[in-house]
Amino acid sequence: MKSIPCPWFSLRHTLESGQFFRWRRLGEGYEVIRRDRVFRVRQEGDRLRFEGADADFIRHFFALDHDLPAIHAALEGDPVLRDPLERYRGLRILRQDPWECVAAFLTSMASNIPRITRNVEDMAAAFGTPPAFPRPEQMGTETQLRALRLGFRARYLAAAAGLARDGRLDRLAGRPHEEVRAELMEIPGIAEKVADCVALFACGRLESFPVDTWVRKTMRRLYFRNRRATDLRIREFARRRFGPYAGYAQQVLFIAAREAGVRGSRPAARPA
DNA sequence: GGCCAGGTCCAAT
DNA sequence: ATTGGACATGGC
Repeated sequence: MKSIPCPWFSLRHTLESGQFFRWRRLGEGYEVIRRDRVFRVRQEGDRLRFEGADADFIRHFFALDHDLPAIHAALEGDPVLRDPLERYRGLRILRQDPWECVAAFLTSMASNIPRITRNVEDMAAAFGTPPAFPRPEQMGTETQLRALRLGFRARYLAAAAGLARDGRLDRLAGRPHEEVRAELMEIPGIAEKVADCVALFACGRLESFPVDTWVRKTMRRLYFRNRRATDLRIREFARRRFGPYAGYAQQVLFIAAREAGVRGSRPAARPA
């Protein structure tokens, strides 16, 4: 079992923040799958212990090169962000595989994290070479995907796989956010929200600020005095206010809103 | 049981 | 430019 230092890192917050779906708790740590790599990893203080991958891969995937102190410094001046930043300290935006990210977030539409996770696992089990997620050319047909209960997402997944076969998604990393968005939005089923997720989670666009239902609600409450605000206004506001690391602000707002919302919407446990 | 969920598309304002 | 309904399925 190899090990590397990991200052300013929380494996749990990073994996469990809803940006990525191919992990499961295993013993004291996690088993993680990215493309055809299956590895186990656990955190012990400021060290990461892992097997099944090499140190360069781990540093790259977990974005240990992101300058977290600078990102916190840039964001924690905002009184709204201070608490969630502290609560989820060490959460990093992963470097996901673009195709797997596209597929996961196409699956995410009008869904929820437990179901997305199930759907992604089902696709990985059904096509290609399990447990790796199927590459675009291995993806199932619309009919096969419907049989996996993907519903209306099946058509989009199948079409996206067809378009992704030429490797276009692999040429997105490092390009300007607007170009990345525009190219992704040519794929049927991808509009602004999914494009922004892929830009953020797989193309290195840390300024991307995906506006989903949780972020919309929490942004309206925290910054728009509960007024109506279009997603475009919310994104423009976020870009101005949060700057080049708006994506980090988005992820802590998302996970904070979701954890509060999920707790709050369930009846309190009745004492025995 | 009906409403709504990490949305998108299309048609009708 | 903005708004409403359809789209599948599942959880509450």
